[in-house]
Amino acid sequence: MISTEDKILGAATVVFGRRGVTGATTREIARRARVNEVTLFRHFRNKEELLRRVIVCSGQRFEDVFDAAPLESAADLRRTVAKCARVYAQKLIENEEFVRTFMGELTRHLALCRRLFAEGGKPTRQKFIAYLSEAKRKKLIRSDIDPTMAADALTAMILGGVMRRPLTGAQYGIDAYVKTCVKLYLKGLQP
Amino acid sequence: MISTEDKILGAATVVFGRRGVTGATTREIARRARVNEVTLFRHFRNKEELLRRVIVCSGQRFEDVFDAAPLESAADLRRTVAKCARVYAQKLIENEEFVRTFMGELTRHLALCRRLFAEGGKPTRQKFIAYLSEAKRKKLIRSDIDPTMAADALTAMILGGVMRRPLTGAQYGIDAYVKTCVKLYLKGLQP
DNA sequence: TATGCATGTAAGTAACTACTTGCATGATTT
DNA sequence: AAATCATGCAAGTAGTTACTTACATGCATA
Repeated sequence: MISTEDKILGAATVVFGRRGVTGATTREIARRARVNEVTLFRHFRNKEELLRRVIVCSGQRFEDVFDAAPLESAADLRRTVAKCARVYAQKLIENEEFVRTFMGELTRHLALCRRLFAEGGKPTRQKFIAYLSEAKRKKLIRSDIDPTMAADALTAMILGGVMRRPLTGAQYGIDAYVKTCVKLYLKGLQP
Repeated sequence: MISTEDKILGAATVVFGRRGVTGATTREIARRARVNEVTLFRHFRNKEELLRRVIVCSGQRFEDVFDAAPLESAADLRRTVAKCARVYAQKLIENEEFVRTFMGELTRHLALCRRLFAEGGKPTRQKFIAYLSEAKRKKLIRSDIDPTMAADALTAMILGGVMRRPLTGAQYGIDAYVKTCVKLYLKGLQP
């Protein structure tokens, strides 16, 4: 049985994502959770605390984008980058409304969003940076590229692509786009 | 002398960007424009029409990111891509609050944002795609890459980088990031 | 001088919002 | 059987918001 608190958190995640933080009303969240609005306030002191909890919980959904992977050959690198890109794109799309809204509200809730990032994205990013650093030491990628920026470039390419997708029209699928990005990226990294 | 309408539009652009669409109040917009709130409603039927006008006007700020440029050699291509990336990054940063908010609200005002994009970003994108297509014909870039996706990959890399910047902390400057992206990208495009 | 015309001021309205209070109810535990 | 607990329901409060109405003011033009 799913707890009342979790029902509210789930509904709040959807409504915050769909309406934005100021646009989301406690009434709609409660209705979507099939719970009385008063019950919502019994579990969460106020809207801001609800938002905080939603953000903290959401960070967890971005763990495990990057698996520890072997790095003995260029083929290992290719496999790892391709998989990382695919998984990241998939997680972004699964949480598209939420991600979009919180990228939009980033500067208005900077501390909270930093916390979300520290929870989920940051460890993944560090792992990926370390992986690229090792690849650089092993001369599997070119020496004149900073691994931190290189790691960010890949994820930015996917994040930016997903976020701008509704504008460009559905000229191509996201899978094809990710594949193209990976192709470009891997070639770009070559020594 | 700057017209009242333009004063209101300018203030609205800032306030919408800073507070989000639902968070922005007509009172704050009017105060920032140093105009009475009633005057605001004399010029714009309601908040929604004001938003519409703001979006339409803002599209123009993203024209001319891409200059028609020569394409005779790989060096031409390098110069053009580098310049395009720099100019785009600069425009994004100049309008960062606005861009962030409207990427966040994209799906909530899809028709309007499409119009903004059609006004400014789309022609630029088409020119860049055409440029890459020509480069492909001239065998200056690899043949197994779709120019549309390739064009989008570059801008996504920059857009994503700028938007996520507040999270990663200021580990590196945006100039260095753009340079790295261009380096990766150009190498990735090579035949 | 007289007539518009754009703006400011004061006041108000109706709807909505986050949040509260008091009480009833049904299930679970003691 | 008694007590505790989580929840629902009805009603209300205080603040905010978009938007309106009515009137006064100053400035340019006819």
